[in-house]
Amino acid sequence: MPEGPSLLILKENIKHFTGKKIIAASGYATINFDEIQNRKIVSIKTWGKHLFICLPKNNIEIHLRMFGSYTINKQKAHINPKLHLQFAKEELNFYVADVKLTPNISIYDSAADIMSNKWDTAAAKKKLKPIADRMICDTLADQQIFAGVGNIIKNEVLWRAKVHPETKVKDLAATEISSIIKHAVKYAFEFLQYKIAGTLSQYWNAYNQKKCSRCGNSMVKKYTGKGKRVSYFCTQCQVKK
DNA sequence: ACCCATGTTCAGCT
DNA sequence: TAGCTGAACATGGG
Repeated sequence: MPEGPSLLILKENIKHFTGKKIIAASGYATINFDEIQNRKIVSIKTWGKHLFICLPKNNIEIHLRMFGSYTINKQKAHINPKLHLQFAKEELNFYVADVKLTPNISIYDSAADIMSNKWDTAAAKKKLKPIADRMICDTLADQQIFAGVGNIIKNEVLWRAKVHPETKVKDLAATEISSIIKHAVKYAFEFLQYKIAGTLSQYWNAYNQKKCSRCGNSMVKKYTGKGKRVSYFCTQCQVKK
């Protein structure tokens, strides 16, 4: 169940495992468990929708994809963990997640992570230049440019910026691109707060909505862009150029 | 009961 | 060869 904000919550929830030793590791992940057993966790990091449990010599990289979940100090019934980490007094389980060992995570550029304090707006604009023929719905979901943006954030951001999802980047005014980027970062942190409060869906203006909360017009649901992901938009507020 | 989805990769085809 | 489609992963909520 992950977009960038949910990964920050995950990191927060498991940060107390930092400094603790993995005394046993198992699960149906296709990794060499010997490489992580008896290692101490050095730090917990995130990049976009990726989680890194950093060990002295390598990192456990976890991606929850669409259906992934985790449990702390308990186990789910009727489903085996992809990765089970046993500590002296605690345990951590990941289900239906991609799990791999990544020796060097410096390939992940924190300037591209919308929730990182290293986020770089100018760098994102630069990356958009050569792909100006692509639709904004695709580029906003591009993890190399906006790591952490998922389909909910995409829809909410375009609604806030009053931009039609199928607009090509080259047809957007510079002010619109700035607005989209500003809203992406801003909404991601709002998403985080709503998610923590358990009120996320109450504050959706576009995603899963029938009516535009700005003008009352019907929202359109359409599979858009190369990615063919669902977009919800108001044809009155978000006019295609 | 069935459909759909906060995601991504990859095989296989044109 | 580039680009597209569908499959795969496999869960859970409406």
